[in-house]
Amino acid sequence: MKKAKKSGSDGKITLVDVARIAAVSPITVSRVINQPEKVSDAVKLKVQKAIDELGYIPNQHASSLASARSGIIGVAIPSLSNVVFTDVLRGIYKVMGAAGYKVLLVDTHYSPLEEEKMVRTLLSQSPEGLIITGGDQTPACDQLLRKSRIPTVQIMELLSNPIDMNIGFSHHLAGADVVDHLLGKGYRRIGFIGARMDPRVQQRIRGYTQALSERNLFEPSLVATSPEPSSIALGGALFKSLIAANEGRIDAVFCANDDLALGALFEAQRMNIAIPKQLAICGFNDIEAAAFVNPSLTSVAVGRYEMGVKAAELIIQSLNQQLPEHTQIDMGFVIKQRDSTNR
Amino acid sequence: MKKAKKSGSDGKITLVDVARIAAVSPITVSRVINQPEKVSDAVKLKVQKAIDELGYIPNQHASSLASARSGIIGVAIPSLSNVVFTDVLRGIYKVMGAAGYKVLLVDTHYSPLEEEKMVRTLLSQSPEGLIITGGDQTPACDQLLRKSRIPTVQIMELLSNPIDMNIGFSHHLAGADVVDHLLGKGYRRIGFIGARMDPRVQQRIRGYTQALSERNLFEPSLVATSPEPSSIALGGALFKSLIAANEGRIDAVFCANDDLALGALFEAQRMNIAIPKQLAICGFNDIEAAAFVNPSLTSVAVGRYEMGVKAAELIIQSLNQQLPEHTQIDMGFVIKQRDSTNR
DNA sequence: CAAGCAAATGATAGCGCAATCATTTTGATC
DNA sequence: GATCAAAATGATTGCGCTATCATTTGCTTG
Repeated sequence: MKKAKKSGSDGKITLVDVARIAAVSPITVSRVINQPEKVSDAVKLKVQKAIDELGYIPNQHASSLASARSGIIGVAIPSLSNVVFTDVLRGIYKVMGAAGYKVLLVDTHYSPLEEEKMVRTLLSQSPEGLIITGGDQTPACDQLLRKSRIPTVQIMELLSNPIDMNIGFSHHLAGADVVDHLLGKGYRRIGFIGARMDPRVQQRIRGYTQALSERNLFEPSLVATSPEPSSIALGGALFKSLIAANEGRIDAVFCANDDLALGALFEAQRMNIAIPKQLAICGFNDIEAAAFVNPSLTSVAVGRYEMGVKAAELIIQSLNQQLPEHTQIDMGFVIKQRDSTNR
Repeated sequence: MKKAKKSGSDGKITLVDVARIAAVSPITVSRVINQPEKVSDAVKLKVQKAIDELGYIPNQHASSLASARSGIIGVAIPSLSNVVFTDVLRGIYKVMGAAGYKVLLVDTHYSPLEEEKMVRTLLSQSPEGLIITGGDQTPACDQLLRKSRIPTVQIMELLSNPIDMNIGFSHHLAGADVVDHLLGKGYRRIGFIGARMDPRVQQRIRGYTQALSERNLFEPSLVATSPEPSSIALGGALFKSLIAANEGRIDAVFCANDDLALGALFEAQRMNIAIPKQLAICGFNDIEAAAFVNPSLTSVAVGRYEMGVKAAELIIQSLNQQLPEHTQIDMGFVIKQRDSTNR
């Protein structure tokens, strides 16, 4: 790669080129970009003109290397096709964008092994902060993160031994509360539909199981799950098999998320099962459609966007040393009672 | 920042540290990581042991700077909360992840100005490829991209003067085809509901308008739009005002997307308007719910995931010089005829 | 077993920028 | 206008890695 000593040949325009055109030193150009308040207006103008003229774009890799500041926040979520995570992401982007950080987003496909690989990728970018989903890391990944000393927020659920910061809510409690709600409405034989069975769904199902067991209302046949990803179609299928397995002796279905719940609801309509008279359906996540479908769908609402916002703010506060270590925040949840469980 | 000459003091472990422990030269460690086939098995093992022992994580910024290869693909989409874009994104992640590229994702909020800012951010990361949405760039942004000589794919729509590569479909044609479909089913007074009014929605509405005008069936009162983001709620509201403005003399509604269509459908149910007998509703994008809602919703299906896959593949092929310049791909679309337009 | 070549390994230099410290210029003050 | 502090600007160096080219080692072959 022999080339003319002072650039110009292969098109790459560097800070040195700008400096030469503006007749200042390179470090002054650097200041115009990064600390403009330290440069006189006259020089700033001159340099800016040169930058525009040359179409100079700073090389972030060189900057990161020299300054040990990357401006990157790594985010790991299990799925891009789940509105739950994209809502959180919106909150993260909102705050991080405004604060001038770039977001490097990776998709772990609900796999801790994949997650470990992705975390290595993120760490190699020298991120200034990390936001990762849940607490289901491989031991190696956990070690990696703890050793990294990078501000890290684990989101979506409450953890007993978080790596650093943690924000979420209790899925176990939510599961139990849904059962309480349904029991309060007079339903007794409450089924459960779940898919993908990630750690958070498993906590919900444990909350559900515990609440029913305490009243001697639990039976294994009340639960229908699938390892496949959630979808409306799968919700319909699981609903049908749940009804079949219980020979109709079921009067409520708690669905692990709203996609499944909509599938169950639409399937019930086709099966001419009256909702909520014959059967109640309760979802989880409170996606927009829940409030508008007929009958409207009871669901568990969580401030996902707010969780993303808060997670991002935690990172930024941590970077400014404005936080006690190991901050943990419970976002709570609210059961939005609608027609589908109101007999 | 004075410190011990050879690291060790502040925790950052570099390739030199690994080299020292493994008793090889730094460049050999680099090879073990990047070109393992060029290193003997014995040395590879020794080095790998040192890497594991030290918990070494390569510094990607240094690597990018030295090699002029970042491994980053920049992606700009207008919104994170729209399943249309997250579907495309899934396809992009699928291919790029498998090929070892990282995706730097930015959100332009449907604003060309924001987009220009974001493109500058992306360019400063020396991306090896770019995927951006549509052709509505600011002149400055357009220049920036053309001058960059970075493989770029503009997605979602077909453009007459693409920056580099282009993959999408004709929204104009789709709009006109929906009108043809509705006319074919015997509907005559066809309304339009649109929101956000981005360039693609505007093309759909032009296709709709043109198709109706050619038959002298167009009237301005048939169109209800809003600059707000699409939502089920907004779909319901626009539907109501469209019905009111036309005093019921409307027999079909073409909705710019499925969120609006679902809102219209649910609202029609509440207003006791029989779908499709009294009124047809057609959506756009064919989201999963369209097939399952009752009555099922006619919608325009596009291979979004496939578009993302293809866009990513175009970038990779372009990087391998396996492509003619300015490749353009029409993904086409299919009107999924369902009950909501079948009187 | 020496010649010849490929495979494996290493020495050197520099990617583009900012931290650090040094120097110059400006402005305030009496 | 001399003195001093503060503001503005610059020279040097190195961040951690890889491209390039040089050297060494191992291996084939007559």
